[in-house]
Amino acid sequence: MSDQQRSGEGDVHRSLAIMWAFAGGTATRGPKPQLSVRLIVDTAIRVADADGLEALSMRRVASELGVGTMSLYRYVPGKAELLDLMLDRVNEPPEDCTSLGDDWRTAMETMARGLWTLYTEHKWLPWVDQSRPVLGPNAMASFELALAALAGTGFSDQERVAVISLIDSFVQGAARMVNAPVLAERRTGVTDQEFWAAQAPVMEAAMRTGAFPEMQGLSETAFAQPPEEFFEFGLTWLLDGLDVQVRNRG
Amino acid sequence: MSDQQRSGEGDVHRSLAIMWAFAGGTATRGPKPQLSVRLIVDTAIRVADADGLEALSMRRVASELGVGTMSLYRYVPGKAELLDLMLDRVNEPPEDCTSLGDDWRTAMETMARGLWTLYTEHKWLPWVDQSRPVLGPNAMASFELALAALAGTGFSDQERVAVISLIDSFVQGAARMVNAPVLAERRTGVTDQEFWAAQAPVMEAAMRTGAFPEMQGLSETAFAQPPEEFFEFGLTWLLDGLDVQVRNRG
DNA sequence: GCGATCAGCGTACATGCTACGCAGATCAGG
DNA sequence: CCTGATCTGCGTAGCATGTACGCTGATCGC
Repeated sequence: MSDQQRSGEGDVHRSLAIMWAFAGGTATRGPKPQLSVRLIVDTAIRVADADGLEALSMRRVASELGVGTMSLYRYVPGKAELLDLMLDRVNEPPEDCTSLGDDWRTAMETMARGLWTLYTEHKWLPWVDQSRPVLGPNAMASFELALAALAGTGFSDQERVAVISLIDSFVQGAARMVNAPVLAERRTGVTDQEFWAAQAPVMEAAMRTGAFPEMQGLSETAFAQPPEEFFEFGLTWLLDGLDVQVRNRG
Repeated sequence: MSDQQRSGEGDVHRSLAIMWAFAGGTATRGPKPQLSVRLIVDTAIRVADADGLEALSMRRVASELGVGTMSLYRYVPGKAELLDLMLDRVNEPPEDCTSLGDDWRTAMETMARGLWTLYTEHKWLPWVDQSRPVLGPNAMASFELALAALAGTGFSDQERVAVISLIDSFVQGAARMVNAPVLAERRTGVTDQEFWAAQAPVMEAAMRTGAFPEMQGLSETAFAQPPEEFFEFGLTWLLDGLDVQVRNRG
C-alpha cells in the first residue's frame, strides 16, 4: 500500500533543480550512468498508465528497467520527487502553441478539452493531489497561456486564478467519474455492473419502504450516462455561467 | 503508508449489512462485547478529524480505544469497510429536514453550503475517492432530497444526476483548496508560506527570462485568496450557469 | 598504473493491513 | 454448581511499501 499521492511533499528544491535542469557539475569520474532521470520518469509514467498509481513502486520501476531498486536513488531523491517530475512531464505540450484562442470563451474551452485529453490519457492523473504544485517549466507555460486568455475579461488577478482553478477542478472531477470504473475494475476485479448489482437488493428494499420516492421514479439509465455527454453538459454549463460573470464586469 | 482511501473497495455486502443494521443474530453466549461498530466508527472519525487520513490506521483506532488491534476485526470486516461506515456516518443529518428549499436555486445553494460545512468540518473528507459510493441510509436520504429539489426544472433524470454530481464536485474541489494548506502543514511541518518561498527563487529566475509576462504581471496577492471568497465566487458562477440551462428547457 | 570518484545495489528496518489460531470469559442446560 | 459450547480479545507472523547505510567494483584524470 502506498500513500495517497501528492505533489510537493518531497524536497521541493531537488525537484525544481531537476525540472529546470540546473545540470549538476558534469562529473566525468567513475562509471558511466546506465540510466537517466528522463528514462526513469518516462518508465514511471508508463507503469502508472498501464497499471495505475497503486502499482507505481520504486521496485516496479526498477524491475521494469532491469536494475536494482536502490539504483533509482542515484538519479531521483525519492518517490515524492519522482511524482513531481512525472507531473511536469505529462504537461509537456505536444506542439508549440502560443495562444489558446482568440476570445476568452474559445480559449477556456480549448483549455478544458486539452485537460480532458490529458486526464483521460493518463487515467491516474486526476487522483494526484496537486494542491501544492511544484511549478516546472511545462506547468508554468500552461498556466501562462491560461492567464493570457483571460486578460481582456475585466477579471481581477485573483479571479483569473480562481477561474482557471475551477475549470481545472471541473475537468478533473469529470475525468475521475469516467476513469473510475476502468481503474476500479482493474484494481479489484469487480466490474461496475457487478458493483451496482451487489447493492441492488438493498436499494430496492430501501425503496420499497417508500422513503425514497424520487430515487424510485428514476429511470434505469439515470446513472449510466455516457462520459462524453457528461463532460459536454458540464462544460456548456460552466462556460455559460462564466459568460454571465464576464458581462457583469463589462 | 496507506492506500489512497476509496469507498466501495471492500466487501460491499458486509458494509451494507452493518449500515442498514441487519442486526446479526443477537447471540448471548460468550463474553459481552466491550466495543460496538458505532464506537469504532466514531473513534475513527475523531482520529481522521484530528490528525488526517494518513494517521487513520487500525492500530491507531485500537490504541485510542485501549484495545488490541485485532479486536477491531470482531466488529468491522476491515479498513475498507470501516471507511464506508465513516462516510455514511458523517452524512447523518443534524436535524430532520424534509426539503432543501422552495425553488431549485435556493435548494442547490443550500445543498452546496451544507456540503461546504461538511467538507470543512471533516477536512479529510474531500480526499476520499467516492466514485464507487456505498449507499447507506444517510447518503440515500441526502441524494433523495437533492433529486426532489430539481424535480420541476425540466431536466432529464440523467441531467439531474449530473447537476448534483457537478455541484458536489465543485464544493469538494473548493474544500480541498481550502483544507490543503492546513493538512499539508500538519503532515510535513512546512507552512504554505515556506512552501512557496522555496519556489520563489526559481520562479523569479524563470520570469526574468521574459517567457512568462502574464505571471510576472500578477499581483502579489493573486494566490492568497480568502477561502470563502473563492467558494462564493464559484458558487455564484455555477448557479448563474445553471440558471441558463434551466431557462433553455423552460 | 594509481587512486579518487562514483554507479549499482544487497541488506535491514519501519509502518501498514490482516489471516490464523489460542486462551479464557461467559452462559445454557443439567 | 458443573460442563461444554460459544464467542471475545488479541499475540504472532507474513505480506507489502519506501529508503538509509555502506560495500564492491568500474572508470578516468593524472
